[in-house]
Amino acid sequence: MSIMQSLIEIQQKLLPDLLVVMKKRYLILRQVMLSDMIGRRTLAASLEITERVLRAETDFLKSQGLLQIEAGGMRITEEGKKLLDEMEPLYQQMFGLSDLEERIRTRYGLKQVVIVPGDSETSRHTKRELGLAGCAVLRKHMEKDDVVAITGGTTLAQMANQLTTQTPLKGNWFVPARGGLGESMDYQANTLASTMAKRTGAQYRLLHVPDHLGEEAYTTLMQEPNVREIVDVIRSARIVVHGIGDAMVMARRRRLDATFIEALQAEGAHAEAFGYYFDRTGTVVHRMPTIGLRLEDIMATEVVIAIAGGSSKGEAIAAIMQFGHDDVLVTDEAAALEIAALLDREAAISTT
Amino acid sequence: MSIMQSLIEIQQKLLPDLLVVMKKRYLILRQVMLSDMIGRRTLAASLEITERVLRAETDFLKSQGLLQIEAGGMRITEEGKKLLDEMEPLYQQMFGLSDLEERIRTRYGLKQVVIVPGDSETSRHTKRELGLAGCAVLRKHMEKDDVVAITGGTTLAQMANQLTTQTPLKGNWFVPARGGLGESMDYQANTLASTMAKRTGAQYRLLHVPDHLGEEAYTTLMQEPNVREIVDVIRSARIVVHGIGDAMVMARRRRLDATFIEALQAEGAHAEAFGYYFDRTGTVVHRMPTIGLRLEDIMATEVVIAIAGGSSKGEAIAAIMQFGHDDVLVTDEAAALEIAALLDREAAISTT
DNA sequence: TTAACAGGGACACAAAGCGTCCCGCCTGTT
DNA sequence: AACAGGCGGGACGCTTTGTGTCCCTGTTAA
Repeated sequence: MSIMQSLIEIQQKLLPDLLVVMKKRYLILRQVMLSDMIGRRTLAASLEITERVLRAETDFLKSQGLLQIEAGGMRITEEGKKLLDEMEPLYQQMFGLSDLEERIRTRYGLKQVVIVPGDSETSRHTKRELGLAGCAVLRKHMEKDDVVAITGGTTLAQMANQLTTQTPLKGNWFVPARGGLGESMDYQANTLASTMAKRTGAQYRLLHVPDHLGEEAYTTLMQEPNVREIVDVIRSARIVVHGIGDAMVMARRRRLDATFIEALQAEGAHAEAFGYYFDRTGTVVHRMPTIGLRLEDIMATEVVIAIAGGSSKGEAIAAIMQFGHDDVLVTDEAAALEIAALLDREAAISTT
Repeated sequence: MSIMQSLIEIQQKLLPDLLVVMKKRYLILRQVMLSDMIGRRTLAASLEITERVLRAETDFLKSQGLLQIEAGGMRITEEGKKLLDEMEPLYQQMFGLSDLEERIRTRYGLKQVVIVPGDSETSRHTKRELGLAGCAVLRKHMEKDDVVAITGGTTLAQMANQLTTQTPLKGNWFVPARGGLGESMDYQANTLASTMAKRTGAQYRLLHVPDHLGEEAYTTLMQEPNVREIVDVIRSARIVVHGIGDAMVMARRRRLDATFIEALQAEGAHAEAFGYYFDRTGTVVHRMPTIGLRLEDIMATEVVIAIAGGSSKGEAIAAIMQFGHDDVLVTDEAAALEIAALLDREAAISTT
């Protein structure tokens, strides 16, 4: 990695607040240049900041000799132009990801998007960072006595194995979002719920039933008081953390039978999340009774956090975001770029 | 110049206190690491900052996962260690100069030291930067209706030719600190005073008399009302900006006669500033009546700004700083390193 | 000539920053 | 087992800074 990359990364760790200011000033300067000559109020409106804070910034930029203020408005100085030129190639490195975050966030109406640099499919380090970012987001949302429902998967596992806390979360509960899914033990929701709980000093409950059930088995099991009890806890979760998978990959991993997979494919299943299959538009293509979290529970959940990365996951993530009930997306650069490409295509279509 | 230097320069244009904050946080983190585990108050004392601001910083560093806070105090996290490691090789490049500034500042009891990177003897660009830095310092100190006395020399000339202002300084006066010194016209104090005044929309007065005079000529001239008048203005200067020269070089440039130069050499003259010659310890080795600013005027001046650079000037600068009546020193890296070497020698001697 | 819009001044109010002290708790020592 | 010292965190009063919102006067272009 280049020296400069690492300097920027250090700065992002050590002074993220200042970089925000820097971006603001850069954008103001840029806008002034593009506008040739512009007044304070007009500029404030176009940048969507109030007159007063813009004024503070332009006063500053003036004092730095980057723009000059005349009777007819302000314009950029030679020095300011030079700075913009020099900074342009650096902009992407410094703020590229945060721009991407903002773009994805607004498109899908999310509360927050976090993008870690890299591709978690090809880099173990990125995968780890993805997990850490997920932990940070979860920690931020957890409150006293919360119930957190989580799904399985490698990304969630990565997260579980790195989750830490400063103070033990005695009153919190971790529960699996759904039952057993025939996956490897390490990535089972049950396993991860217990791992997370142990690592944070929280409590956990397990759901010892298979996820996909016939109608009859479903009703029978639901009458079991101890099953019923844990299911009620799960469905009351205030926070859900889930991974996102490619529909076909997930179906195969779960060893669903061939006819079912074919049916899914025929229906255009594209993405999988919390046990449901979605097509490109975010519509559920197949629903079945489940002991665990149902769609209606997800919709009612206060905080839904999606975490998934890797360039091949881009489309699947976009599909789930279309579904529209997530609040936070944690992903990596590779997937985010894929998503952005999809947005570009959307935009191209809508203008033709 | 390295890529990184230029990035930092850009950033500093947009965010002048970026490095200050960065350094502060770096030093806190570093101190925490060195102390293994340390409490807030102890740390605040050792870093010489108040408890409250340290607390704000440690809260921040904690939120960034760079240090953790426990009952027994705080300690650095793995991530924090990693950041320190990554940052260490960059430290010199980022803060080397400001450390140097601080060292020189405290040694000579100055209010401010500014060091520009490079060597102004070998690089025109550095010389230009030196001038610009001088301009910035002067601008900062200028107030309404100030009288600014300046000397001659190439460095001052560089400064004069770059001095700019945002708003015309109508009430300010630029005056030469001393009379004509037989130098080239371009570097005469008179010339520079008028240049500065013209460039900033200020006023100026000139002193059309030779600097070195016999007793008789001195008394005669001082009785001339128009001379007397401008001399009074000069001696009332609130700000003095002066260069610093090597004693022998200056003496030759001024075409002083050989016996006088020999006398100076015998007395150990080492440095020259505002027309006086100083030995290594900052003692004036030769004084003569002058029409312009006298030593006692300098001592009484509110703001005395010295500006000089180049590795060969190091010792001369140190000598003038020993004199002890400067408030601000503007120099370059080459000279500063020479000065630092002298300080090292001082320290070595005082410990033996 | 006028209408629109420019920058700068002003001001009240909110928010942030800061120094300082205290308290209950943990820890290491006696 | 008791204790003392030092810890983090809470609190509070004060100052400084930031901010939204006007208004005023000058410039400009229609």
